Amino acid sequence: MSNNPTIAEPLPNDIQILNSMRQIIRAIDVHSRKLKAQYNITGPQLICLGIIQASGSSTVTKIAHEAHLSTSTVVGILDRLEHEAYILRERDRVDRRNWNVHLTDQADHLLKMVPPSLHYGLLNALQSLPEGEQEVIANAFKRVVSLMGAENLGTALLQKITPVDKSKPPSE
Amino acid sequence: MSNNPTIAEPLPNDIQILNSMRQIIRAIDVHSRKLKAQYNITGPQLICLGIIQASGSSTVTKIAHEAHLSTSTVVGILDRLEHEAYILRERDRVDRRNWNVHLTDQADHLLKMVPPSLHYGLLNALQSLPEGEQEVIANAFKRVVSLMGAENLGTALLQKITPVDKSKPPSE
DNA sequence: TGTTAATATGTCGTACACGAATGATTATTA
DNA sequence: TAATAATCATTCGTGTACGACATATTAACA
Repeated sequence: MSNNPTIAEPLPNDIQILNSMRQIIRAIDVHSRKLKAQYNITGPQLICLGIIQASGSSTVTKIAHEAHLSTSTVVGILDRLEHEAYILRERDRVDRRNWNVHLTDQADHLLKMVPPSLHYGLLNALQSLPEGEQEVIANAFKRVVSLMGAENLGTALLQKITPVDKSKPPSE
Repeated sequence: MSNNPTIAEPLPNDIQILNSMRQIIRAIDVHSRKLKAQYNITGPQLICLGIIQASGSSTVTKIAHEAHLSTSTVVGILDRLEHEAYILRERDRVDRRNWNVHLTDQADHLLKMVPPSLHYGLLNALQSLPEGEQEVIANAFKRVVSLMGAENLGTALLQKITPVDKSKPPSE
């Protein structure tokens, strides 16, 4: 072990990035626990609620894609949301394999109380940065995502626009 | 609230960054599971082994600080490592509250078989980037860590000296 | 028609990851 | 010395997060 009491050369960039990642992951977790203590809802639960709200109604698979989670993970999250009466599951009449997930009034009320900017305090901080800097950061993250091959990891359906999709008429 | 239904305009930078984060978190998890399948060891376990190796011997609290994890998390990881005979726990004779954790020969052997660059395939990719680009990415991540307040989240022992700026915007 | 494949959801076991509470040990202080 | 505080590791309960597998349903096909 190189003990150097005089100077400590900075760690290599790649190690620093890995280090930052672990800190970010931890910060997200800590924030989620604060949300849980304050609103009795966690970060992932809030993300899922937001996705359902944006779509009006969604299914397990779609939510998993948008949230970058596996379906089994989403099932657990939805179970808890259902238990807290934030969502309703209704079987699709056309394709009975699908379960359409809706928000309850209670969930709508909650989402008004917990503004999106609260999901992560980070959003506020980011928005206060000059546009150029935001872009630099966003590009850096996207490059890392690309370098990790995280794009091909199961979900590229995120684009919210989805101009046309005639192959499968949405139920609503 | 500006609704612009004309073009599929890219998502705001902050949302994109959050999105990237979720993808990165997932990629790290997926990679850990591949390691588990191939070497019967997970990413967090490898991180802890590396920390112990770098120090020759460490304690639960120290490992938790360096790995940006809570002590209770590290205890669980060490339990599994001990069960696999990768570490030994020995009570400190001077301060019997501490448990010194050592690597076994088996762990040394493992760490040779699993080179550090395999921890995350990311490392290889990063190292192939030009130095300047690495730095841009590292700085972007560090800024986000700072914006999230993740530095003050339980472990500031890691940074050695790093004569960076002391101008820390007082957010509290 | 029936058989097989594909899809959607759910169950199960494993491994993090955390805070709160507990017990053991050491340090501090009255 | 005795009471108290601080520290360290551990246990416990909750909530992700995953893949493998099981079940139900639909689609594709012979």
